[in-house]
This record gives sequence, C-alpha cells and structure tokens, in this order.
Amino acid sequence: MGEAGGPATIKAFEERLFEVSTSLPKRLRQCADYVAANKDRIAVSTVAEMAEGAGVQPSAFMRFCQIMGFSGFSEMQRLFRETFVGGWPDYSTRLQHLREKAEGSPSALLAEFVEAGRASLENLLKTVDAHHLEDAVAALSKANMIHIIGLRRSFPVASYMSYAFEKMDVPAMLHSAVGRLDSRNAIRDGDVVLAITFSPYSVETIELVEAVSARGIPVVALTDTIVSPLRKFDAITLSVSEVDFGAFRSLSATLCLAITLSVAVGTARSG
Amino acid sequence: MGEAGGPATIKAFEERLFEVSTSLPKRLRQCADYVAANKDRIAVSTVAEMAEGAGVQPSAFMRFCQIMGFSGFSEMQRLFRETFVGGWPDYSTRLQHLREKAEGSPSALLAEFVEAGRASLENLLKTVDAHHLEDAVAALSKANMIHIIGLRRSFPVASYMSYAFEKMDVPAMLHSAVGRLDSRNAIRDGDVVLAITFSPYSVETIELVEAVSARGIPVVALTDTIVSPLRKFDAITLSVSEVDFGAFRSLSATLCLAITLSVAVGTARSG
DNA sequence: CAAAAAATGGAATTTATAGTCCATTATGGT
DNA sequence: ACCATAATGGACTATAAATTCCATTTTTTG
Repeated sequence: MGEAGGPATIKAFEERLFEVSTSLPKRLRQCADYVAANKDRIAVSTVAEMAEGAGVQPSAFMRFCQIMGFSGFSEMQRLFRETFVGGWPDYSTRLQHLREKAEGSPSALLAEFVEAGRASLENLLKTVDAHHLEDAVAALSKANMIHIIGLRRSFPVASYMSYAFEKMDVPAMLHSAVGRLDSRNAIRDGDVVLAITFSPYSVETIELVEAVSARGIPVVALTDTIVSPLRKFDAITLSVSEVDFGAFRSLSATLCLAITLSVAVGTARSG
Repeated sequence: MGEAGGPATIKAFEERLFEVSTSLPKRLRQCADYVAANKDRIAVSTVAEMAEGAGVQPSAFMRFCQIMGFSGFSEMQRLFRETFVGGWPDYSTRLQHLREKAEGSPSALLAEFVEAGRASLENLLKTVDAHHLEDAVAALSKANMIHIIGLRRSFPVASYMSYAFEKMDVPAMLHSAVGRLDSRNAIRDGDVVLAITFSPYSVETIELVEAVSARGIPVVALTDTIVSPLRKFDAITLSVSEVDFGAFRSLSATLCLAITLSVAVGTARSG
C-alpha cells in the first residue's frame, strides 16, 4: 500500500485507462477493452464476473487493477460504488424522463430514436420469415460471387455487408455506381445478386434486378414492405419494416438482418 | 404468496414493501423506511452498511430481507444488481455459446443479433453524455461545411450521415478515399470534421484528424470506447459501446446516435 | 536457435461478508 | 405485577469472494 492510491475520480480513471491502453499485452488489453465498454458493471460485479466477461482469468483481472494503480479489485470497485450515489434510474424511467423533461433537446431526440429502434427490432423478429431467410442464406452460399447493390438510403447497408463479406473471405462486389460506371456485365452465370432498396426505390437498383432476372441470375432482395417493386421479379425477398420517427429511420432492424445474413452466409461457406 | 422466492421485479418489491410496512415493529420499520428512501444503494452496499444506515443491527436487517420474501440479503441484492445492468447475463459468453449452438439456424442467429441490438440501444441511452451531445450539435451547426470521414467498418455510418445531411440541406462532404484521392485540402477554416472510427481504428482517419486538429479545425468524434486513439486530440468525443460478435457489430446503437446527431443538427440549422 | 524475460492460468490462501443462533430485553395481555 | 410472547443485539459459523503464489507457456532478445 505504499502506492499513493489509484485514480480518485472516474475522469482520472478514464485518463489512466487510455494512458495505459497503448502498451498492454493481450489478456490485459482484453480487460481494458471490456472495462471501457462496461464501466457501469464494475460497481455491481465480482472479479470472477468481470474476468469472465473479459474472457480472462480472475488473476489476470487482478493484475489489470494493479496496473490501473489500485491495490486490487476492491479498491477499484470502491471508486465506482462511491461515485454511483443516487443516479442511474432504470431504462424505462430514464426514457420517460428524457422524453418529457428534455423536450426539444438532442437527448430527447435520442430517446425517441432509441425507442423507435427497439420497436423495429422487436418487430423484425415477428415478421421475418424463417424459410425465406434460410433460402436466402442457401442461395448466397452457393454463389460464385455475390453482387451487392444498394443506393442512397440503402447504401450504408450495402457497404456494411460488403465489408462483412470481405472479412469472412466471401467473394463479393459492391456496385456503387461511382462515376456512373455501369458494371452489370461483371455479373456472370453462377453469381447471385443481393439487392437492397427501400422506399423511395432507386430506379438503378430496380433496373439492374430486372436485367439480371431476365438472364436467370438468382436475386435475393432486402426491402421494406410487401408492395416493394422488387416483388415483381422472381426474387427471394426478405422484408423489414422500420418504425420511423419523423421522416427518418434509424436502420437498426435492417442492419440487424443484414449482419445476420452476412454471418450466416459466412459460416455456411466455411463450414 | 408461496415462499418460492421474493419479488421478481422492482415494482413487485415496492408493492411488497408497502404491504408489509403497516405492521412492523420498531427496528424493522427503520429498515423499511431506510430501504424505501435508498433503494439504489442496495445494489452496491453490504448488509453491514445498510444496517448502519438504517440504525439497526445487521441481524435485524437480515430478518427484514426475509420478511420481504427473500431467502436473505444476497437474494434481495441480486434483484437490484440485475435490474441495474439491464438483466442481461454476460453477453460475451452468451455469444460465444451462440457460435456452436446457433450454427445451421439463421433464425436463432437473428434472435441473438436482435437481442444484442436491443441491449446496445438501452446501454446507449444510459451512457451517452448529454453535454457532449449538445456540444457536438452546437459545433456541427455552426460549421460552414461538415467533412465526414469514416472508413471500413465505419463507412456505413459515414455514408448514412452524409445521406441524411444532404436530405436536410446541410452542406456536408463525405471523404471516401476513393482512388486514394486525398481531399484534405478541401477542409477550410470555419469547417468542422466529423470523424467516425471504431476498433480496429483506420490510420487514415486518425491521420486526418491529427492534421486538421493541428490547424485548429474543430473535430467531433464518434468512436467506441474511451480507449480510442481519437482521445488524444482535442475533439468532442461521443462514445458508443456496441456488443459485438467476433469481428462484427450490428451497429444499431451507433446508427441511432448518428441519426440523432444528424437530425439535431438539421433542425438546429433551419431553426 | 537458445536463453532470458514476460505473461498467463490455475490452485491455494486469506479476508470479508452473509447468514444463524441464542441469551437478553422489551411488550402486551390477564 | 406476572407470565407469555415477540423483538432485539451481539457473538459465532459458514460461505463466497478477493488476493497471492508459483508452475507453465509464450514472447522477446542476444
């Protein structure tokens, strides 16, 4: 205990965490990352729980506490328990509070979007058709190459899937329409097109689907409702309905479905 | 009520507390009063501390817990600790199990991602700093031009914000590094840079922030934890921690914050 | 490529805390 | 006022958690 004692405030704690985080071996870095993302849990967890969360041994977590400047876990925990005072109402109380009291402020807006996102996610589970999802995974898994098209509002989803496929060594090409270059001739037999479009639907996407569909190329479509124009073509359609707030959508549900599709295809291919 | 276990929710706890409070001897009533006024402390205190606060012996407090329907203090405390962290039992371990368990079933995978997304959203609401958010909105609202940079995994977020700003007539430029063109000279005095980066952090983004930061251009950063390298620079930092699956994140919380920021800036400018 | 240093995992140990028991004190009824 | 009953305080025990130690593995360095 010759140590003058570790950080005395959460702010100091964060600074120390950052300072230390640059030069840390594997396991201790895991501790740092987990702690950074779950500071609120320190107050109510045991070393064993924190260690498990970080995916390390309790003793490793202890070493981390010491590196942070504390004598051990208990001392670190004390900091968080004391700072905890009376704050932290639960989720629903806080949400309500933000909505009413902070009306017009960015925080209130955040509360609305969070709520819309949550509702969309819950809805997604109810509406997604398990068979269609499996069919989509099967089709994409068999493809020589996956051609992803999604423009404007759908572009974030398309680019995200492109990133995910790349990371999993799934051959995929993102059709981004940069410079109005049309790359539809890159689509060959044995390939599959993954089309993403939401109202208002991009004509470019519809056109592309129409063209490849006529050639007998399988199409998997990620779209909003059943009335989507992509329905006309003989595509495996996955529909997501986002709850929107004002004129904007948070895309939570769509991205959730997108990542699921990506990971499922990735594992199906490697397995 | 069967002795099979005490109240399972905070609400049930409060009801039981009220129900019981009418017929209680002196010391136990002290316990009830103290608990009613300090519910939040239960999660982070020991019996001894609670007893001292209530002005009774630890054994008296134990009896109180039993009268409330719990087997002892630990069981009562568990209720409060769990509702505090949101009820999720160890995500990283759960997702690890998912690897083996949900293989072959895309629907199960979807359910997990939905759940992860929901948890991330709840967590976002709890952890976002209202002041930083307001500062970020203020800074971006004053900008002549907003320069958005976000590569790889962050690119979907960057492109989404770019789309949203465009729709709201907010002057914004997406720095996409297409063709390795470096457009940092487009950034002028009076502009603001909005940098988005998540672990593993893109060097291009860090470099850009470093360069413009030195020139005195304000930077708003959207990043994951406080360990992010963007911390070094004098930026307004908004951090989001997303529950991830291997190398993948559903981005639900991140996009939610992104759209909030966009809409807040959009309305602040037009108002 | 071998030796040294650092990092790690797991078991052993220590400490703190919850939970129990019983003698003593207060309370209410006859 | 006395007995019966309930409530209380404090010491004791069991249990769970924090912390330490050391053998083993991994990484670095000459």
